Amino acid sequence: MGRGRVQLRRIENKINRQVTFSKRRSGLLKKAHEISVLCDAEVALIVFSTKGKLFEYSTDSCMERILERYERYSYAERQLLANDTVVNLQGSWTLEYAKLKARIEVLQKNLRHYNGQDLDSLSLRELQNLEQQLDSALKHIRSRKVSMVQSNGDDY
Amino acid sequence: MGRGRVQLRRIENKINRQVTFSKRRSGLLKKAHEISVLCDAEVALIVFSTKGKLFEYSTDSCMERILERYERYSYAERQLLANDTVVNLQGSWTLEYAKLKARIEVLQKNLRHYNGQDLDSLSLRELQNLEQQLDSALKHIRSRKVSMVQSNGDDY
DNA sequence: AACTATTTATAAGA
DNA sequence: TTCTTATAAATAGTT
Repeated sequence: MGRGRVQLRRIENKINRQVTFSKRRSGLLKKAHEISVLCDAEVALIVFSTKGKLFEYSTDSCMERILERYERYSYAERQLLANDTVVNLQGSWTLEYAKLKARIEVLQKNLRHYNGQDLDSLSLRELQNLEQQLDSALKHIRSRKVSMVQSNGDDY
Repeated sequence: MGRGRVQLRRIENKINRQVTFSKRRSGLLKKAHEISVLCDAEVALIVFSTKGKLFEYSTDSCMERILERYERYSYAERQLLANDTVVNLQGSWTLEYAKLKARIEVLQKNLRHYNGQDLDSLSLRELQNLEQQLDSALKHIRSRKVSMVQSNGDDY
């Protein structure tokens, strides 16, 4: 992309390196944003310059959430690869922590489903189950409403 | 970069979105690698697809080190913004742990309500809200079912 | 910081 | 998915 072919190796000239860094950095951040929007992906991009300056991009400006998701994800992978080799020096805190985070994600996903969101990931069978559960829940709720009105609301 | 101009918004067609994701993902990873080598920068790139699959690049294959560097770097910044709310990943585990447990309890309670359980603790107004939400959710679910049947289940 | 000649990325089509 | 190709976009070298 430019007047000469690029050799994939460190640019020795300091000025050129800095200029190229600046140009390519903005290109990279732009493309990270584009794929995030176009493809509905979650992207986290961290760039430290040689000098140690930080540049970053994250979908929805939520770097921490993405990094936590990454930690959970790669945790699960590590578990699959080496079930017994990983023992953290801080004891089992990281394990417990990851478990809780995973649990929260499952719960949140369930809640979204109960709210009628995120349905694309469900099969027809799962949708039918969900429908039945919500139908049943609605019956309970309406029945509870009736009993509250009958007792004249004096419980509250 | 192609036969048509690109509008920066979510690609609605699922197939196109996936193809574009695949192409742009490889482009993005390549460029991340290039800037890393050419400009001697440290880069971490994390991409989750819509479906939740992980793709990543990191300079010298050392994601964890870069993320830790990021945490250290942004830690200082966050301290300035909110002295008492932010806890580092290596920081106060018990506090974080307790927070997560509390969050799980809230989520579980919500789920029980969405299931029509534990309704005694709700006021009439809350019951009415819940009923409305479930009604709305059921509409979404039924509409999703219809569209799945129409598309002959070929998404799956 | 702007300007272009080129290379590169990629959208659409097969 | 993979390949091909026309075109848009990025950018290396220059001013």
